Amino acid sequence: MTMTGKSRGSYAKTAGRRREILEAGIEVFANHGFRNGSLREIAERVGMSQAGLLHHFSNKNELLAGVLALRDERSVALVPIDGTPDIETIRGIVRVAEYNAEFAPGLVELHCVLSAEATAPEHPAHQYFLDRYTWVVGLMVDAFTNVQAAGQLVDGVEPASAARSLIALSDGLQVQWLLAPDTLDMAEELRRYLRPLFTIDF
Amino acid sequence: MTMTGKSRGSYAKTAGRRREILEAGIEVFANHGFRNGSLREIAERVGMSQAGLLHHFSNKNELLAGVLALRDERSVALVPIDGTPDIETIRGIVRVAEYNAEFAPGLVELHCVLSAEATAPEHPAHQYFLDRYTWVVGLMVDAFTNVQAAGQLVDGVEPASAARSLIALSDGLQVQWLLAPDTLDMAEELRRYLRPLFTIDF
DNA sequence: GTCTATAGAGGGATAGAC
DNA sequence: GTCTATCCCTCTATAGAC
Repeated sequence: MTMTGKSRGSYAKTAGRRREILEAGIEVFANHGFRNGSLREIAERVGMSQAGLLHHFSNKNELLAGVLALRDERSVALVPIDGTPDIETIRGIVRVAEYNAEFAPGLVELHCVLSAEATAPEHPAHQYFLDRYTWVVGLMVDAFTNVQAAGQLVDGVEPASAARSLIALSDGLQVQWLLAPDTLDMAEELRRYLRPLFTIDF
Repeated sequence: MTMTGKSRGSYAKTAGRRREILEAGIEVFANHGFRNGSLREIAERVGMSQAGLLHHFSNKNELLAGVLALRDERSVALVPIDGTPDIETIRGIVRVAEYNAEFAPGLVELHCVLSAEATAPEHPAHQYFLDRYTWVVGLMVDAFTNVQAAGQLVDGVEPASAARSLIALSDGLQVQWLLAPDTLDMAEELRRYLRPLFTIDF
């Protein structure tokens, strides 16, 4: 530890401030989208000026990148990504839905609003979402394929289709849940979709 | 027919102009969302000034209402809504997916972007989407229920869940399709979801 | 029915003081 | 590290000429 007390103190403070800004960014971008969410509103939520915020992130796009990175960090924690993808990996998707509905509705809103906005090719998060869907669908394809190899997949179920549809279902349920949270249980609907696909208990 | 030639002529012209504006509105709101899509861009596309456009729609929200009404008019044509909802009604959803992918990608984009944006309670289209989901999910619940009464639904399938998930799946597939259209066939994935639910051919 | 001009609000980013 | 002040841009909506 060669840092001076002074610089260590200010680094910690800065890292904490960055984190606060990112948290506020998640909320604001979730509410208004990226293009319509303003730096001023984010700054207000952490009690600083818009110019002050831009000391931590040099522009709006950079802040978006930070927000997306933080969001990834959290979501991925509930899906096992080390080792061979299998039925536990698929259960991970259900776990994320369960967790998000209960503890992180802001992340649901953020994903829903930004993924739609970012279908436009010139959107700053377009490539991010392309990569993300490639990754997560690919992960699920591997999981279903391995489940099939273990003889635990019902005949006629295509790993590629099941994977894609599981992710699509998860996304689509989010819209209806955000519109009327009390009328539906996302995790339960996902389980209902998945149960008939396996020869073993899910 | 008591109209003069003159007024008839100008009415027709106005109606045509309104329609052109709505078409352009679909494109622009699809690309940029409602809050971020500008009247100027819409006006430019039909070759008029922004102030000229506001002669036909007195403000931006009114234009949005017109756009949503036009969109409804088109989508509903492919789903039979008169008579008792049944398996044909469910086939209607697949038909819409098929039609939209081929002939109306703009409507897919519009739905995707606006429905996400409108999950915010203060969004001008919030109530519209609440009503729309209530209606379309309800229609599908009725359809599945009647299929069940006819003994054509596989045991254990819940009409309410199947209905909700069918709509969710359709919405979620749209996001992935907009991001990478060549990698997936929305109608085919819907059929793959539906086929195992019925005791008869789908 | 369409235009130009403009009011009035709000956005992102920069300069410079402290 | 944070602020105020400011620049310059874009937006919706209105006023008034043609």
